[in-house]
Amino acid sequence: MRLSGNITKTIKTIPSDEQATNAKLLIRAGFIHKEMAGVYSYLPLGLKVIENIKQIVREEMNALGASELLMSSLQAKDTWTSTKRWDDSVVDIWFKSQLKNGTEVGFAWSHEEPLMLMAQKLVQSYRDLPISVYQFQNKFRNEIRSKSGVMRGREFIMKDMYAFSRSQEELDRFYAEAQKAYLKVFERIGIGDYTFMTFASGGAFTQFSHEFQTVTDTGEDTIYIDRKKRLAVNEEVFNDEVISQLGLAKDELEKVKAAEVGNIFNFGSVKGEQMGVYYAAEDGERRPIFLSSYGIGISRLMGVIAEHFNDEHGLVWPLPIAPVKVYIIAIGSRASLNAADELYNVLTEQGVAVIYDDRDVRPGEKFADADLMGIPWRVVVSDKPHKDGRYEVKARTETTLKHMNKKELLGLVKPE
RNA sequence: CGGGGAUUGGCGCAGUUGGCUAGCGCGCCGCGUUUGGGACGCGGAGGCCGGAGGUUCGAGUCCUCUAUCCCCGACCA
Repeated sequence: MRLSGNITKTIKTIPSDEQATNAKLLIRAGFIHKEMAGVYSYLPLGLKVIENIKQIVREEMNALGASELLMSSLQAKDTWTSTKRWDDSVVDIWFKSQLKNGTEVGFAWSHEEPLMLMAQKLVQSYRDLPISVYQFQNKFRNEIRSKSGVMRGREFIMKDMYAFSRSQEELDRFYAEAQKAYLKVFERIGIGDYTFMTFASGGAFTQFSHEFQTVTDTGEDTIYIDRKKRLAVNEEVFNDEVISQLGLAKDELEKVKAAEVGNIFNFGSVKGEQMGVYYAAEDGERRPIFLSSYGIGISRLMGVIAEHFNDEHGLVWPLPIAPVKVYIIAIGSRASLNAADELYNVLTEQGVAVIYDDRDVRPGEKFADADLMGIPWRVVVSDKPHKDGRYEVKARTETTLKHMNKKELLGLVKPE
């Protein structure tokens, strides 16, 4: 991407209507645009981050054998009545509207019910099972109070996966695999060290559900973490009985604030029975489908990461999800500009995502923007170091400069 | 939904006990000088002061209502 063609511009002043670090930085750097409280648009750079996160999640979900689909945002009232979740007194975050003829519709805040109804049509036999599907979808939740920038929005991007199993055992196996996949996702994204699988309330279905909580002061949850065992307990279920049940020791637990980036549920056969979704088993019997669901807050992840990885100069994206890997700055004579052009073309051809700051502005502004945007590698092409065919390379996370030739640079930044 | 704070060009802000043509910085446009950490000079454009109503000779400023935003709390299968 040539920066001269980018619609966004960085700003020096912090928007007064944002308090949260993630929103301040993401807006200053031109990654997001606020539409209203709790509703943000993703600008080109922010979208890249979102897409990068999605791609990692996608790969891990595919590895579980799940297939991607995309469900609708508008949902029918009838879909939700069988589980009694249409009522505002039961689910108080519904956005609802009406068709011209008065028929009520809801905006998707979850897809469990619609997905089950879909399964009712598509899954009839044990031969069709087990099966799992997932999507990246905008969810709408009419939060009484949205807060913390993109971390608690009224419209946000979520990955939700649903697995249909023939039995509790089969569900449990998938559930365990999904747990591993989740940990891998967070590891790959760059927050593995700060993200803990957390025991939380299972609601009406099981004793526990599992949350994936990333430690951050901006988080809304309080959890107790065991750093060695890489496990945590949500405050909502934290008591002596639970601690001993989980084989944890109270004096080894550390109380921290955290943000829930993922949450997985084991519904057993409850949903299948409620909604009448059955399959024909091998012995000819009719049995309810076992359901489990698996969420990851994609846009919230971007916020959590922005919240966690930043310094006084701006954002510091982990390499795997950075909008681009390299930020090229040209300084000096026409020859340097030509060399920068050439480098941009080479990197682009090699599949390296790169921002080329070709704007006619002073170097200081380019340095500042490279830092603010949090791009992992900064490559300066100037008259001085480039004379011998070498570029000046600096990592966002370091202060030292390295000089390397084109081959060395490609080795550094090219995707494996 | 309770409590607190806020709303003045694209962004950040100032605006005195109500007073004359509403200012400043950033950004933007033009010209020139600059060019390794957000340069400088000169000249410009851009605002019915969130909205509605009221008090007054006169309202950005006072009163009422309302909308929106932020924070704390409650809430968050």
